[in-house]
Amino acid sequence: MSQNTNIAEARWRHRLAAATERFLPAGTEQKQQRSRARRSEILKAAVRVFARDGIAGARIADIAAEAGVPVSSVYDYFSDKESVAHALPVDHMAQFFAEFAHLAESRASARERLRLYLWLTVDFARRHHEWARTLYLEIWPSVMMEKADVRRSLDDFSHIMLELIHDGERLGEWPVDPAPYQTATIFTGAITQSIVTWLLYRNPRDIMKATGPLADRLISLLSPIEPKAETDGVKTSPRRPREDFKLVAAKPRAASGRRIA
Amino acid sequence: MSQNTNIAEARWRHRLAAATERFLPAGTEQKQQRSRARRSEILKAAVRVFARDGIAGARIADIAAEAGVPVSSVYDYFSDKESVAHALPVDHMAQFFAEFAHLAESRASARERLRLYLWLTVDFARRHHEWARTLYLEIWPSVMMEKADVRRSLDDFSHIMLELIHDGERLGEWPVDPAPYQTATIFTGAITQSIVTWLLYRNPRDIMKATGPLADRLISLLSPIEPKAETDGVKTSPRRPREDFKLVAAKPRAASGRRIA
DNA sequence: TATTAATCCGATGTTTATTCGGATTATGGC
DNA sequence: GCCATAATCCGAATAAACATCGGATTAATA
Repeated sequence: MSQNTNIAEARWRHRLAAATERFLPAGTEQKQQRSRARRSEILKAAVRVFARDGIAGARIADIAAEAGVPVSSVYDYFSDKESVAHALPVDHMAQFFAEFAHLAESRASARERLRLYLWLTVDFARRHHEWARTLYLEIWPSVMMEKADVRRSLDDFSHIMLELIHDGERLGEWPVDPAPYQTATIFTGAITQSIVTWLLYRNPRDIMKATGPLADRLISLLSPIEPKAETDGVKTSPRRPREDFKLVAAKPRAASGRRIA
Repeated sequence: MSQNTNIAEARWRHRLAAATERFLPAGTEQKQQRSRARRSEILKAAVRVFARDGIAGARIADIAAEAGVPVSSVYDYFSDKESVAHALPVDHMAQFFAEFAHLAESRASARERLRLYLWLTVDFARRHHEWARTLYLEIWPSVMMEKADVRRSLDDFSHIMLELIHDGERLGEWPVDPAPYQTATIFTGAITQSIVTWLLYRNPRDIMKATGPLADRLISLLSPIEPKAETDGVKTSPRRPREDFKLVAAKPRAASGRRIA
């Protein structure tokens, strides 16, 4: 049992560690110090401009002006406008995962950790709303997701959610979910929809007040009240029926991708 | 009871009729016949090109070529690329609502109608995947939704869902939902997420096989198994507690919207 | 068939992304 | 502290796409 617990925890912790680390040293190592600062300035400016005008409507000239650098300098750090956009999701994702890893330490049960995960996703979007606007309204879901680098960074989000669900199964906090991908789809979809509605309409005004109940209701899907069929203390079968539903497939098609504008 | 039923049905039917009709004669009346055909050709070409390259990546020249008209003719029908994109969601939405209205006739219960609504949303996206790709991956959710015309057309979708939930309450098929907006958020989010995953990764391969169970599971959220507290045949109170969660707010902010590209 | 309005489209202007090449600044060895 | 070298910076030129204009063509009406 204790052994089982450790294995279960190791899984999501491992995923989380891998995800956190993957985003940090992403070929960003410049030889000189000023470069890192400059790249960071451009990225910060881009978040603001993208949030205001959208990726399509944003002009490199505006980003450069906002960052206080000449236009051509932007091209010293990014190959084109699209790659500036690509850098954004990756940028804050590591921070999100790090925050979760830290806060999850103080949660004793899988239920609390899963609740935290859902809750923190919304809270993080609220606290970084300019970044969230670009991520949720422009990048995910979008054809941009077909770019491998962007996609991997967001797949981690779903995979960690799946591990958290499995975690609770192993700890016996809820029965084995016969359709975990379906569950992850519902969770991810509901949370995303909630964030998007808030980003677009600022509704509900205080989104965090609505997030707790939403998370609780979603998690309640994991503990279906069974029709009284329990025999003594025998757990339901841990066997999982085949489910025709996977979170991601493996073959991204090549986008024609001529111009980016 | 019969009276009650009629009122309940009238509500969603009314919404549906309004939504279906709104999209049809949208200032599209050209004086000459060939114009309607041409506009339609351009729109059809645009769906294909947008689906292939994305709105940002699509070139007016490609759309024009695909439609077999000179570039400048595109501008005789649409003010710019953005307005071509705007015309798309509206274009198929009426057809979707009409299909639902037709099929809903043969469904006797609110549960079946709600289930149909969720199911048909996915099926319609599957059958019109090029259009769906543009709608779900580019327009909704996106900053474009802040354009009033696009937004109204998609708000109808959520409102009809809400009416279908109320319908079941009035017919006594499930208890009064204490948080209907939350429910609509979960439903819409889960269905959308499911469609998006399919559009991006073609996963699950046969999405309709997964859609039935998904719809059933979502609808199960409407009938929480109550803790045995029922006294004889007395229904739960039809009073709805205040919920800090509305589907949409009323003030779209002005987007700076310089260029569209 | 003549008149008028709607529609078509080649040529042109305008905006924006992107590249180029040399000037400027930092780094490390002496 | 000074030089050699590499990294970084940026003004100016190029290229690509959007968008407009105005006359030629076609349809609708009497």
